[in-house]
Amino acid sequence: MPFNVEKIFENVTKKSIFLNKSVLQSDYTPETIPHREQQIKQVAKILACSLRLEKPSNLFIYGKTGTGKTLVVKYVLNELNKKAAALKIPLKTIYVNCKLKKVSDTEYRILAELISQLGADIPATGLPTDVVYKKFINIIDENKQLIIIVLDEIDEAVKKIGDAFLYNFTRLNSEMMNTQISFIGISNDLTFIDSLDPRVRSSLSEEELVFPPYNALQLKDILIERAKRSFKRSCVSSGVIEKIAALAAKEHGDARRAIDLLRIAAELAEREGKSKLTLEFVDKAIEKIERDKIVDLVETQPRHHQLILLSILNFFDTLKNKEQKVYTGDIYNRYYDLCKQLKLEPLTQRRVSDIVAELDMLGLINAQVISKGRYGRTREIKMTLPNSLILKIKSIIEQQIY
DNA sequence: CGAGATTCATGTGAAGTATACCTTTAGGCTTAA
DNA sequence: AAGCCTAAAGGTATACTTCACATGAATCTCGTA
Repeated sequence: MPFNVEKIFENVTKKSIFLNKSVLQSDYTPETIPHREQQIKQVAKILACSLRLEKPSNLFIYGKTGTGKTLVVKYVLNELNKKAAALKIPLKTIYVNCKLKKVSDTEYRILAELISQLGADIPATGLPTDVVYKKFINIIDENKQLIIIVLDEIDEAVKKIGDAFLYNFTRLNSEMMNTQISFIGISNDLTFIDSLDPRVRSSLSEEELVFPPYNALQLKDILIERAKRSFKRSCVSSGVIEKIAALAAKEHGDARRAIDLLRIAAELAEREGKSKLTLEFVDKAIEKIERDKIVDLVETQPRHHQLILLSILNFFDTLKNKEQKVYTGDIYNRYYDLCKQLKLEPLTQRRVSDIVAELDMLGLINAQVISKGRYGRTREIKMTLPNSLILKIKSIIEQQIY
């Protein structure tokens, strides 16, 4: 096979279909947010009174992932900050993502994060929680001002440490002379608010806003907007965007994943040196995402699950014809030998039977209970994965074992 | 020839066990006053 | 002195084993035509 590294690099520099790839990356903040005008308006209306130095209502926002919650909030706060700066209004906004590890562990850490965003510093550990509260109040209560605190993915934090800290937060206002605080909570979990303490619930969600998933038409507009910025002119075949939008809308309505799909399809096209993103690459991208999912699944399986899967795969390898069926007993023998070979203690048949059922649930194999009459009852195992994937999975497992 | 009994190989359920993981409690230690 | 941190104790979920029984069609058995 002719192999020319120089050529690969040439392809990258010359033929790139990307104008600016970062537009399709998940941390990109677009300038416009299509089909969220309604939500932007509502959030803006609720927060607008802060420009008259009045405390806005606390706001609670729900919606599934990829519906633009974080984006809308950040956008509105950004505009608000600009306006406030122009009008010389003492307004501060703080954004905290509760899902990040360093923040979400304890109430203490959330407070510490808030304080550090305000520019002050506190020790990483050692202080009593109420002292931290006092310090927090001291910092912000020095001057007359308004503070808006955004707690993103708040459900994650509550899952870990309970809702007591939210109660403390909502009562902060009564302890301060000058400053007033508003909260904006963002949650992916639609049932989250019901699990809260009623007192917290009523004070935190004075206003509520629900972000619905995008439909196919809206996703199309979003994708077109991004595509304009990220690809060179006429690098995308007609129908590509429509196809992705339709698929994403059907499955989840998640804009982030739709954009991921677009990016992966484009990357595949580029890697093949094509100057145009055609429909076939969308299919390939879907396949790739599916493959990656399966590879990930296999990688994270416990050792014995992997060994059993490997035994099954080995069987299908020796029996060239794919339609062949294999029975639990054969698998168990192979698995048993494999364990002996690796000096591992094999699991019992009982457990293996359950694990085979689990692998079936995960869609890695197709196993059905059948009766072979005089020759007993067993699971009939069939393979559904393509050959290339089988080989890949085998090498992954073998790597992990040795 | 056919109804019913038998049989095989493993499925399935219940209950018990070991282990890791999490929560709770008690006591010592750090920090602020 | 407050109250946080650490360590031990206790509790719980998970992954597995053991024991016991269920399953269900191919096959066998045996009575009958």
